[in-house]
Amino acid sequence: MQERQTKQKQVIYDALVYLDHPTATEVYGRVHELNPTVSRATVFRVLNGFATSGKAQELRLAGEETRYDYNVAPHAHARCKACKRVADVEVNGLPMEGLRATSLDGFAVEGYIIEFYGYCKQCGKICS
Amino acid sequence: MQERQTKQKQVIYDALVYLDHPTATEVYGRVHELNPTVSRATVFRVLNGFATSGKAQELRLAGEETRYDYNVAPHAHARCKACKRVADVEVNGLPMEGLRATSLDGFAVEGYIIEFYGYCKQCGKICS
DNA sequence: ACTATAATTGAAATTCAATCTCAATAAGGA
DNA sequence: TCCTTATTGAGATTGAATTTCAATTATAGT
Repeated sequence: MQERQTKQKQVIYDALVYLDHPTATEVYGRVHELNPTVSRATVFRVLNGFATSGKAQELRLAGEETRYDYNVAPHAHARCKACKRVADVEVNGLPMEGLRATSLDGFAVEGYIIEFYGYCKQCGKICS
Repeated sequence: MQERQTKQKQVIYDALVYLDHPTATEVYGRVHELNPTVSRATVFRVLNGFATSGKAQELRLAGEETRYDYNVAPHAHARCKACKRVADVEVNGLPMEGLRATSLDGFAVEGYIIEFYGYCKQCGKICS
């Protein structure tokens, strides 16, 4: 038998879409609010499954807990070092081809990650 | 008083340079071999300090334990999904400026990370 | 060299994300 | 409805990373 549709998966996916680049714990928080019987292990398992099957993207960004993004289209992220929030970054003309050409020597590239870090509008004002 | 030079820091830095993009645990392994009194906590603390002060670069790449790179010059990394090894990638003409221009809207960019993932020469042969 | 100060360390405890175990549950094909 | 087996819940477990705190030790000042 193949993958099954479950109420848990639906609730977790909804939470993933509702929240903004949430961590598994944040997803658990919301899911548990709406459906207290769903366990932490299930949230981790299901999010992992989404990442594997391509229904979501796993963001293991520097200095932070793993976050998940329901948007699986190729795009970059910007991470605020202060508030830890992650924002999508549209990148016109991703430099894939140019980069691929340079000294990857036998390495079979499957994908790549571009992550900006710095301070977002709000936090930049506060810090300076 | 300011930062102090210690034997531990020297040994840890040497190990970092000697090893290839090691994890803190790998650094601890080598350090402990040469100097059994150095504790695990110190290795984590010192590597963290290096990252903060700019003497090393922290690589928290997807799906793996944090690795450290003594090379702090801007460069990309390629991570093999099979053997987990990390290789430096020289990128000619990093597309920083082009990317910076696109919809970062108020975000103060401090730096960015480019990570390729896929299979290295050796593992590619084995997997296929 | 000697002393005072405080940065640093070692050892062990602790935190916490993430995974694992396993019996109970329930999806969905027959 | 019945069966098979994917999935789940609860709690235990793992393991990287951090914290605590007393002991140590680098270094500036004398």
